[in-house]
Amino acid sequence: MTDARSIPLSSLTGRSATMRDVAAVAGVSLKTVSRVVNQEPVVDPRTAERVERAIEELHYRRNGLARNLRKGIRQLTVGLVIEDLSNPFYGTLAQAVEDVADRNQHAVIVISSREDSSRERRLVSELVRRGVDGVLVVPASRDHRYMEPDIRRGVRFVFLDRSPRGIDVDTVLIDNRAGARRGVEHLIKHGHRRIAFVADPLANETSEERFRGYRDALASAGIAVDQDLVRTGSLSVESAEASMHALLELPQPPSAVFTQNNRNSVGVIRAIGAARASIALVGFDDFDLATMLPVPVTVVANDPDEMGRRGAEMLFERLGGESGPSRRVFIGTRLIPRGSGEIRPAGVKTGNGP
Amino acid sequence: MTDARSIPLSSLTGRSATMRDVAAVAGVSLKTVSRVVNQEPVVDPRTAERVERAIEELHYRRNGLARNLRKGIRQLTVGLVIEDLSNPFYGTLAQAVEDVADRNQHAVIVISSREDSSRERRLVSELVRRGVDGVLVVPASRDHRYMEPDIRRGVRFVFLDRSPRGIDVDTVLIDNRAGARRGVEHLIKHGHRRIAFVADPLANETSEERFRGYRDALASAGIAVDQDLVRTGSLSVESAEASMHALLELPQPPSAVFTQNNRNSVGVIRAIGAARASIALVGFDDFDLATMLPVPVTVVANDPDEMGRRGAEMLFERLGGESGPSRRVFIGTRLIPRGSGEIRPAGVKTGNGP
DNA sequence: TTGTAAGCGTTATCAA
DNA sequence: TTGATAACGCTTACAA
Repeated sequence: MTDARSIPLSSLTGRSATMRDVAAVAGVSLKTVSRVVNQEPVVDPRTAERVERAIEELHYRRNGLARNLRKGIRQLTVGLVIEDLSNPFYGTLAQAVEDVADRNQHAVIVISSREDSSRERRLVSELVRRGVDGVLVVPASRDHRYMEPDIRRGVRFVFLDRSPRGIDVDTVLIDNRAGARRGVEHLIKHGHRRIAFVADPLANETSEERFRGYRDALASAGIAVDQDLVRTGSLSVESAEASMHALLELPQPPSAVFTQNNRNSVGVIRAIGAARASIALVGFDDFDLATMLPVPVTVVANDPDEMGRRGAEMLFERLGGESGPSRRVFIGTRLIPRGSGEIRPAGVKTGNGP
Repeated sequence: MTDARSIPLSSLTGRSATMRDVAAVAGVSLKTVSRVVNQEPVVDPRTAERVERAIEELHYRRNGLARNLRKGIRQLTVGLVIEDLSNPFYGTLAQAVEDVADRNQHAVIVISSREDSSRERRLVSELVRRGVDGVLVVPASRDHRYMEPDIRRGVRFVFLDRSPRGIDVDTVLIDNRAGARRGVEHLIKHGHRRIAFVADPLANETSEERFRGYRDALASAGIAVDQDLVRTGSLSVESAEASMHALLELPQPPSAVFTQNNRNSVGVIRAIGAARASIALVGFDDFDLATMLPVPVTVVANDPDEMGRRGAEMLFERLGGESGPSRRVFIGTRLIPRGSGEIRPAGVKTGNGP
């Protein structure tokens, strides 16, 4: 028997209409509705017409879940958790992930953590609840053991840009420490000894590693770290700008700055420009317009595209059955001298150090 | 009866394990497996232990589809089709969409069309097959009737940045024509009469509208369009740069340029910089570093964030049951004078215009 | 051309 | 503490 008689129109308020409801209203069987919705050509046009009207009347929408469930379709979806899509670094990374996913017939759910670790936890478990096959994460949190149960349930994780802690999964990293060291050494080579460091809070692994590189470079040149010159805590262009302004107002301002990412670079450039100061600058991360500023910006460039691509490839290898031990891939950096990093200290005493 | 005896381990190769399979291996009922997976605290630890082992052994993964179906949850997913995530304009737009979606408990599947209309068609139907509740589209194609069947099936569409053709759906538009007109008028006001137009191919509605605005401004100033000064067809920074180089080598080069988007602006700036020319520039679309170039760039700024936000809000209103006639929302533009648009024509006759 | 019945993999109900 | 059984909304056999 059909439910034709048992579902009065009025009962539909609240929940959304199903094929059953449509069938009841149109006075046909559920299967006929299915045929119409799927454009199977066997249906009598007049029957189809009645069904169409009922669909309209009830605002019927097909439930894709039920459909795919019956069809035995796997989700073919991966998650990507990043900080903020409006940052071109992550935009480029996301685009690369999407390219690889598309080639593997997968869709990408992109989710932004806003650098909030509790939000990250919530979002990751959301993704898993949705049944994604794998997740690419640029982690905001510092302890990732919460992913353990999901991993045991078969969800694959790949970490990007920052290392996993407490779990053992594939990771793509930038050699942040070496890159930063190289950038700062470049400044030292050009005669600087008072070199400031403008960065995100060190709570962040990337920032930390780049700070280590900064210290490495200073240490091997016999320069002591001057805490006045270290400004960490810039989470926006504006705060980086403020940090730089503060540096310029020091009794003994720096002659050079190393910035920890493109956001910080932009802020610092603004401040230097506004103060019409001549300060050398090397920034981590390349950015589109670095070449056409008054003084083109010397950068330590990394490759978000390559990072996304390699990460996604590793994920799909895992989803394809690869089961070896977890891997760590390093994406190289390169120093691109463009002018700002080659400015020499303002006509002062060269050879200040020991 | 349970299927305990009827499913030998070996039969599991191929399809992925279900709760039934786990139950069979652990020698418990399906419901008990469900309890363990969902961490319901009532299960005997030893039973749970056995189940956990079976889960591990079979690489069991919960099927999110079935779960949500049973729970009466819809997909809670929307699609976003854009051109290219690595373009900050779309990155910002996507971030805004994600914010609104998140507030509405929805996830966003982001997909890039690469400005390819057949790819767009394929991707949209992919999204619909996946059962997304709605789709936000920045269309690459010029005829959207192919979405009609999906609309009838209840999938909601919202168009962004470009108008739908052949279907009637909610749309968020930038007033491209008025914005471009205003930008070009700004140049005319500063004494220019030879104003070039550097743009994407006009096959694109945005480009077309901005070209109309360009012509509007010239027409109302009594200036004829000089085809030599119209360069459409730049799909990359490099090609825009080449276009500008070509313009500079004309017997009578332009004294000003209006660029149709940020990509074109960047290319044109590079060419002007390389040639050390003094050419006025107003660009459509703001970009991060526009303020800190040698000559800060005057732009007609639109607001991708606002566009994504309004579009997503409209989509969720529809998903929430709103069923009025389709709406067209316009996002305003504003002219931001920064320097490059206020350069006057090189030492020539001022007061050239009517 | 139309309809009946079974089943996709889960969770909810209720009984044991 | 555990389990049998019925949903969830749809598609697929197979009849009628």
